[in-house]
Amino acid sequence: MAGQKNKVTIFDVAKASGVSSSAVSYALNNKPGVSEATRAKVLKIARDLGWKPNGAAQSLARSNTSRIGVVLAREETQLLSVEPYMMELLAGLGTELEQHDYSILLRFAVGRDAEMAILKDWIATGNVDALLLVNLEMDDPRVELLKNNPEMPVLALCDPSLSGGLPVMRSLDMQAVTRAVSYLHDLGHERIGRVGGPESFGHSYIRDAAFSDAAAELGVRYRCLHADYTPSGGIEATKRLLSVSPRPTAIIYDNDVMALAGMGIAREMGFDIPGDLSIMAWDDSFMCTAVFPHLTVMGRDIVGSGRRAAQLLLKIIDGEQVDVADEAPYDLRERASTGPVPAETANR
Amino acid sequence: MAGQKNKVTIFDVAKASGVSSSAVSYALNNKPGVSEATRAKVLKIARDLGWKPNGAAQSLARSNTSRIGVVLAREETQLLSVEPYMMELLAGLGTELEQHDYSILLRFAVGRDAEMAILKDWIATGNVDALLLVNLEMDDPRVELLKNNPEMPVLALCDPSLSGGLPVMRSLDMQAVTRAVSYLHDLGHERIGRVGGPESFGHSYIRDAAFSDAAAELGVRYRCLHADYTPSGGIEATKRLLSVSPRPTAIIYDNDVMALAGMGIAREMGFDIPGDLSIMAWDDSFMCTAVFPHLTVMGRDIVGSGRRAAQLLLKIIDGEQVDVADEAPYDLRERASTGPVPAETANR
DNA sequence: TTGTATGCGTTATCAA
DNA sequence: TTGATAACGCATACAA
Repeated sequence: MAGQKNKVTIFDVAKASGVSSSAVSYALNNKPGVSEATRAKVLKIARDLGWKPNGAAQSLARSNTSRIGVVLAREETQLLSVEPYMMELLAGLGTELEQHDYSILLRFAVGRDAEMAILKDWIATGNVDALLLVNLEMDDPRVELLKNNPEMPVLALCDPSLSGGLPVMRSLDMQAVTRAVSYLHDLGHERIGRVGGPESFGHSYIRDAAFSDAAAELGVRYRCLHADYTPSGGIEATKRLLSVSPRPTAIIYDNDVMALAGMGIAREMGFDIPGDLSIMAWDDSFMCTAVFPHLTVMGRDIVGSGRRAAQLLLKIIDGEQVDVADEAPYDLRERASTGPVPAETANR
Repeated sequence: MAGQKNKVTIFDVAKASGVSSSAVSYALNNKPGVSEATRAKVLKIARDLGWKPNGAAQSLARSNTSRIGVVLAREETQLLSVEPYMMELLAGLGTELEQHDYSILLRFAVGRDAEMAILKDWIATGNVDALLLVNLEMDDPRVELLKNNPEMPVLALCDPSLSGGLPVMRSLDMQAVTRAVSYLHDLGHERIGRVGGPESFGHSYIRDAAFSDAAAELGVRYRCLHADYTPSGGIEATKRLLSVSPRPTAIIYDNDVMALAGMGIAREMGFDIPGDLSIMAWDDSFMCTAVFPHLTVMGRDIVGSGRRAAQLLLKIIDGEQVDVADEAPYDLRERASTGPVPAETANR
């Protein structure tokens, strides 16, 4: 019962125009091989008849699909709670693809095995022209799979160290980390805590190293705990960070939800934000300016990254060589949740 | 440069098996017409050769695509800030579709015209087997379009009063509104404010009416302002609601972001939550339990709704009649942001 | 410039 | 039970 009310084919158009189907095809695709007169006539008749190309037939003949594949993997239990990021990325990707008549083919996998099965299916069936790989982990099996199938265009969103040579768009986490740490250091903070995302995630790992380096560079004491992006994870980690003495005077969270939860529990524990404790989050969202005090964040143009990814993918599909591209850099969005360390409370 | 390393076709399988291509097709599709012996042989050889059906060819021959189309419309300026809802819905939809080898074909439109163009394209090209319509507005042109193209299966997520007879899955907003109002009334609240979503949205309108009715029923004073789902919108509306005398003792927000922002500004204004003012939000998210006090919400199983929508769509594709289906009901998730009205502050 | 013929990979019809 | 063969709708090499 599929769609397709429109049973008008190029043969119908050809008959109505008094020319052959190939002439119609040339005319409709703006290719040489027909006179301007017949082209115009064919175009008019095609429009009058309401002709539109059949997608499947076009795909079969051209052997391309005008679709980019994205698999979102959920864990068994719950949604990967990076939704605001993912949605913005998809929006940027989709908006840019729209300019080129490309679509996003989206699938949800429960578990890594299911994700691999989908990717293998796409490689074999040719249901997408290219793949966007997100949320890469260390030694990710997807990298191996796509290196073994070099004919499938792909772009990975991760650090080049994780992609095994696949084309990559990387986020500039390193310099952002340096910026964040020196910002807090400039405010007088000498003990900084961090609540990172799951250790298996590639970007958690990358940030781990960058934070250690930046802190060492500036002589800042740095302690990191890993959590799972959820409120309870953020609360637990915050409690632990604040229970040691001397406690950190600033905490950076890998996402907004944990930052919000951390700020909340810190207040419940009697800390004033930012008087006693400065709070920073990674990645911006509506949430960050909905809460009081507004959260200082390291933000970036995620929608823009999605658009850039689309452009890169189209290039790769075109056969252009892409190795490593950069996202737009992060910028520090200073708001009310961070401030200088008051001398008298610093060692409380 | 499209994918398709696997140039193994059914002809290759046929040759290797020593049978004809049609026999192979029957065998692979579990259809009668071949003996069990040859079926088994063909299946084995197909697997050994790594054969997978070509998607485009299959679509063309079967004239179906195994894809459900979803268009997300963004306004000119910014993302529609219902992202957490949308992402969960897509996750449910996609997870269920996965069981039936269906995918989501996702496109992002900027503006309603672009969205209409995409839908028309899909109807003509047959690039999807069915459509899911979300975020319906009053007198939505999409309804008209799909009524004029009854051969395209469709499910709308809205109140039946908005769908013009198209198959619908409706959310049970009416009873949820009644529940919310009576919950607050039972706590002693006699003046309730509300910050709704944009008036053009169908569900805003539905809730408007339901709130008015429920408030009148219980003799509760009710005042509603409409905002745009953003923090600043929530803040502005909250200020206005609290600036009149006597002020409401409870405010219900149509989304979590506005509730968070409203709670924040109310505190800045000196109100204790929930001592002086009770706050409730519509739809649950991580945000609601990340903030202190945790937000009392009217929640629902959005992922489940997505799954249900998938099941309905597959039914509709199968030619089954679907008129009006219900989402799972909302449930009141009582947390710390709501409480009784202290007599002495009630008229402050 | 135009038309004919064939390929794309499956599914489905119809003889054998 | 089998195996040619014709759709499916479009693109294109080749011949006219």
